[in-house]
Amino acid sequence: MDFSQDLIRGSIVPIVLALLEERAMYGYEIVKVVNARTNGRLEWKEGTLYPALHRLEGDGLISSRWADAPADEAPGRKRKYYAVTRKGKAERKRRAREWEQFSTAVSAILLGGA
Amino acid sequence: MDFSQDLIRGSIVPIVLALLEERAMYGYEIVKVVNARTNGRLEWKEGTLYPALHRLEGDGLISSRWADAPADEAPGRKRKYYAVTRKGKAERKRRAREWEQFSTAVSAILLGGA
DNA sequence: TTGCATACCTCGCCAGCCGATGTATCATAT
DNA sequence: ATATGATACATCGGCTGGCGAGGTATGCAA
Repeated sequence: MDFSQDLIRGSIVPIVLALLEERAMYGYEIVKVVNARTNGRLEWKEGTLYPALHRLEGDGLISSRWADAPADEAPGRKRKYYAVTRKGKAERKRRAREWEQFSTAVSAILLGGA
Repeated sequence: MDFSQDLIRGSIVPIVLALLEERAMYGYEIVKVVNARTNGRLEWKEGTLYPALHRLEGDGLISSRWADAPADEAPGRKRKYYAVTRKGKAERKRRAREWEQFSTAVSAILLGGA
């Protein structure tokens, strides 16, 4: 849906943390889930997500674990599953609050509010 | 309130267009108005706004006009007033819609939605 | 065996925020 | 007189980070 990429920035981290707090996921899956959950309004690219995941892991907000894909899904494939750390959970809360504040402030101006 | 700068990005253009469609304003004023209107939740910097204004003017979305400040406000001062062009008004509508779509999509994930 | 989906990854380009810094004017306080 | 601070404009360089393009490897279907 072609949002200006600048809008995309800033939303990546909070979204990844929120999804991973629901359940552990692997990178490729995250891309698909985000695109599906937003009905294609957000179109994440792998070139965006993977570096972001590595940054988050480097910051200790998420952790990774290699595992085999379930036999009934994709037998023989290796996947790198990410989960949120304790530190990441705190950050996620902070970011969600931040988003709420921010989107409220912007909407107030944009959607005709004093 | 210290939003990650990435969040700030992308909101600058639509906000400037929205404010200038209300009435013509000068740069310094825009900074103050945004900060006031959002109760300090957004803290715009001049180093951010002025280049943005120049970009917008370069893109033909806004136009500028030097004028003296009213005598009862700041006598003897020059101000550069900006107004939205016709092209800018169209872009503003597009951006407002974009923001609505985007914030809906992000909120759906962040604030516990399927 | 060609193609496509899955699944991971890196690299370089470039857009743009912001701290720092600079200019000039005017009002106020010392 | 002089310093301070608000007003009002501006630029510059550092750094961050999205994304297009490209790469590797596997499994499955046509």
